[in-house]
Amino acid sequence: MEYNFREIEQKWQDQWKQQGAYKVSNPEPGKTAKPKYYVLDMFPYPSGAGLHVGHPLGYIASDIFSRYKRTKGFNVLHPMGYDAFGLPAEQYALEHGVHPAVSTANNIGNFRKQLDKIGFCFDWDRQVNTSEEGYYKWTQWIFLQLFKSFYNRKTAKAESIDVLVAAFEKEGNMNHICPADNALKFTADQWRGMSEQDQQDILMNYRLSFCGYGEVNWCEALGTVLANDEVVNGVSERGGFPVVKKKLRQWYLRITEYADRLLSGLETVEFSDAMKEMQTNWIGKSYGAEIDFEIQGLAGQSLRVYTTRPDTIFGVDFMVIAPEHELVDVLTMPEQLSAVQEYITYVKSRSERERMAEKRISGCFTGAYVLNPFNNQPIPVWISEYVLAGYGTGAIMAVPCGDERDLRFAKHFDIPVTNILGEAYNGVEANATKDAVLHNSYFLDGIVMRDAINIVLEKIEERGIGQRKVNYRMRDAAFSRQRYWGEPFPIKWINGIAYPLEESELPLILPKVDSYSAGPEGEGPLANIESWTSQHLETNTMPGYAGSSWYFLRYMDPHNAAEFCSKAASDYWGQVDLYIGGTEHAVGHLLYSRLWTKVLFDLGYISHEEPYKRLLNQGMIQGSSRFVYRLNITRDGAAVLNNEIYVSKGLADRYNAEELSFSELIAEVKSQFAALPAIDAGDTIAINPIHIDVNAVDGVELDVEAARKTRHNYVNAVFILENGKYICGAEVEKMSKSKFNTVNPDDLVVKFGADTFRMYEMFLGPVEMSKPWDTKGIEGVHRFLKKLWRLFFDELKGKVWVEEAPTAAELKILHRTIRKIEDDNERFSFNTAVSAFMVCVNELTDLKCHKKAILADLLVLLTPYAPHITAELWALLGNENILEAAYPVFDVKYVTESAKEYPVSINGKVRTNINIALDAAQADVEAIVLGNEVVIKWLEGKPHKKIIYVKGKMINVVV
RNA sequence: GCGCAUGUGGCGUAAUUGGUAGCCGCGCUAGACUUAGGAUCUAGUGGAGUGAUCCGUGGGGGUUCGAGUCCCUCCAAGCGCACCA
Repeated sequence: MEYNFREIEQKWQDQWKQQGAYKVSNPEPGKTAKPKYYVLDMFPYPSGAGLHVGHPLGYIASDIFSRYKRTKGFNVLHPMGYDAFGLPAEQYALEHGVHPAVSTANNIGNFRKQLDKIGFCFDWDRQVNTSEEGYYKWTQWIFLQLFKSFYNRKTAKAESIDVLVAAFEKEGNMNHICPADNALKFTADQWRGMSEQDQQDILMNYRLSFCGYGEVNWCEALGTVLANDEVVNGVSERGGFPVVKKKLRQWYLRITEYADRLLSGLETVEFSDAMKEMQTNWIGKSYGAEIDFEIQGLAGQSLRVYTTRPDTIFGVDFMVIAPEHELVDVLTMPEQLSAVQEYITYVKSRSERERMAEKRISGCFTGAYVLNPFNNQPIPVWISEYVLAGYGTGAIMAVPCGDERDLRFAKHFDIPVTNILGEAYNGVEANATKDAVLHNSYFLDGIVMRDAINIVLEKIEERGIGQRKVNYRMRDAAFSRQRYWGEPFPIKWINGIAYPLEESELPLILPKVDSYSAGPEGEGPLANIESWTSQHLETNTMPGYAGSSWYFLRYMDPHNAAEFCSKAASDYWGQVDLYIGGTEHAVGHLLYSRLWTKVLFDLGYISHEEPYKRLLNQGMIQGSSRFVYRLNITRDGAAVLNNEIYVSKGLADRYNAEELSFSELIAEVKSQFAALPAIDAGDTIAINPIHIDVNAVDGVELDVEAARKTRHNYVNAVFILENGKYICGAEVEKMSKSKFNTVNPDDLVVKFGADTFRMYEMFLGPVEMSKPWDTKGIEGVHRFLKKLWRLFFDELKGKVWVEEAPTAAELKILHRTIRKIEDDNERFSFNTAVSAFMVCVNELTDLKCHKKAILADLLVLLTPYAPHITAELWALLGNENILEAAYPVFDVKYVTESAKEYPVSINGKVRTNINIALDAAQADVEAIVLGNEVVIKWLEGKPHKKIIYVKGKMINVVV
């Protein structure tokens, strides 16, 4: 009997499907026999391109871990679903007229087929699809909870908007500063006297999901707005289209109110430092102060700036305001009017993208001066685009000796620089230190900057010319899209007031449309539907991240028609214990889903406020591209050759490095391709690298016949070899179809089987690490599985496994492996675990060990990695269901050495007359000096180190 | 520019976290069984040297009895952020 993986894998996949073997149930109330464990993958967007070998990496890791936890006696939730709303499906619909629901369903079908072949243990009964009514009903419902809530800064949590209304009626808004407008103040009487419209407008400024006008990232090509994290370098993340700022009516999530809790929550979760860093940077909390500078000649009027360095107040040489600053008109003096107007026109002409791409120093003097509040020195006020209107107060105090940008600006416009840093400033580079001693700073002279910060802050507050202020870089998240393929907002507009739909009216079903083109005035396709607009329904839809912000909760209770997830279910499953996915969602999805979880927690719907306890970031699998070198010979601009000629890499390199002359190259080509047309010395030759399908290349050696099948042009092409081989060039790039470097998992599964594929993906290296795909080593893993098979069956002899009792040596191999695999699994070191399996099987093979007692335990260790072959062998040993098998317990006595005596050498040489000084840590070792030798005696049953110290010198123990 | 992580044989990687560097696999070399093998098995495989030995973890320096691991510095390629005052 040989290892027929195709038959075996098909058989077990069918059987498990039929049995519903991976079905996970929520425990009956009061019955919680098993502890729970929740392993989650970031669910995929079902794109039309299908899976490549990079996608399943994280899924395989999570699958192994889930199966492992199951053998450890946990009730494991390991679901999968689809993030099915989104732009690409709609773009496809625009181009091909296929309804997004149809193309999405097709893509999901493909994904599912591919995933099934790899043998995952997902409980498909719990599958979610964010574009299904039964799912998005609850996305809409949660949106309404946000809409009906505000963030109570007094209690630091979300509360019902009714609480706010009650407070307004009793005492106005004195206890609830308006997050959208600090200056808004009203009394209870004023509130009661307002029209409904005015009251609703005010409430909108408090709601956690709210509608307002604001500068948004408008992408004309996509016809919609984008969230900040969907814009990269001034162009859209999807498609790379230009993005401009535009004022539009938009829905937002008031995520800024949660900035602090999103920050502090990071301390309670196990994310990588890099991930925490990215989120922290995105939130961008900074501590500083707002300071008012009186405008010279305009008593009572002042310019307010934001600074994190009030200690540098005497180093302020000029002020800079953003071109959009509201005081531009007030500050512009008549003699500067035309210059300022010209500058503002210039700034407006520059797109966001230009501003990002070339950061040139530009600006204009307003003619106005403000007064330094501490010494009344006049300070000139400038306008420049390097100050952003949207951050702080849109105005800064510039301290050129301490800030590089300020210094560049000062130098460019010849503004004199005051040095408050003494020797710490060299006149060439700004120094942003906080540790220098202040100079030229009046009452601060001689004080270290770090300490001066507080002194200045206190003076400022004492004199009432400013106050401490915390700022965040993060903005409220744009939450509407002018597109079709998303969740409709459950909102009706009547007389300019947004009314939420009743829960009984949900789901608000996305209607069918005839065309996906944009509606009037920047509105989405829904604005073209008469039956929709006549009901005054909101025409925007929700962005892609809406459905993915809470899907981990739906998995817990996927079929609940009455709630998004029952409290009993979310209390049982709790946090996601292990979340696996890529880093690309660091600031988008991860931040939004943390926000939604916190709101649901505040409102009492769930009992935990951080969704993910532990996050594991899988590395990206890059493509390893291969190139062939095309010979282009032209005469007077026209191609000389009818055939396409490709030369091997060595020839191309040598020619390009001028080690090979024109005529030598032609001679080489001619020797292999006699039909080469005559070449003139005056012809020009170019050798161009061209991507070739990696699947036609073995390492770097091209399989010429396989290559001919990959592209039409290659059928009659001529390949010029070196040493009888065609060698390709290689380069690591992103995996993509256009670079012909994608490797399809289906092909590998057909050739080697799912078990081999799974183990090989893990064997490649640590899951967290990015690496280029290389299929070369897969045979080694496949050989391992065949070797394992031969421990049970021999091609000639048939069954070779026996019932005999194992020897101590065999038990030692087994128990060491049990411990090693457990350690490796627990720390997600799946690559070293695969190595350990290979060592184990090699050793058992060497010992000719075919004993059932050993082999059965080994199968249980291995089943998370290679579920099919282990199930088959387990059944052949006469055992019941391997999915129910428990992880074996290792016996310490086989793992560690038992009491034994070892001769000892010091640094490789045997020493005499040694005084032994044992560390406390090595107290499980006993050492005896015997003449020329030191004998080390290990006490039984404890793990040990092989090293002890003798009078400060190391002893190497030779075992 | 700032931040984060990384650098080990021909290649992917490992090293029990400061203790004999190179486990496991690929590739390569030699051999066995074969009509044949891209099947399987055996032996070898960091470099130099017949050898004992010596040299080796991107470069340089430091801490330590001892450094791939810790510290400083430089170099290289990678990811993230990018006028946030």
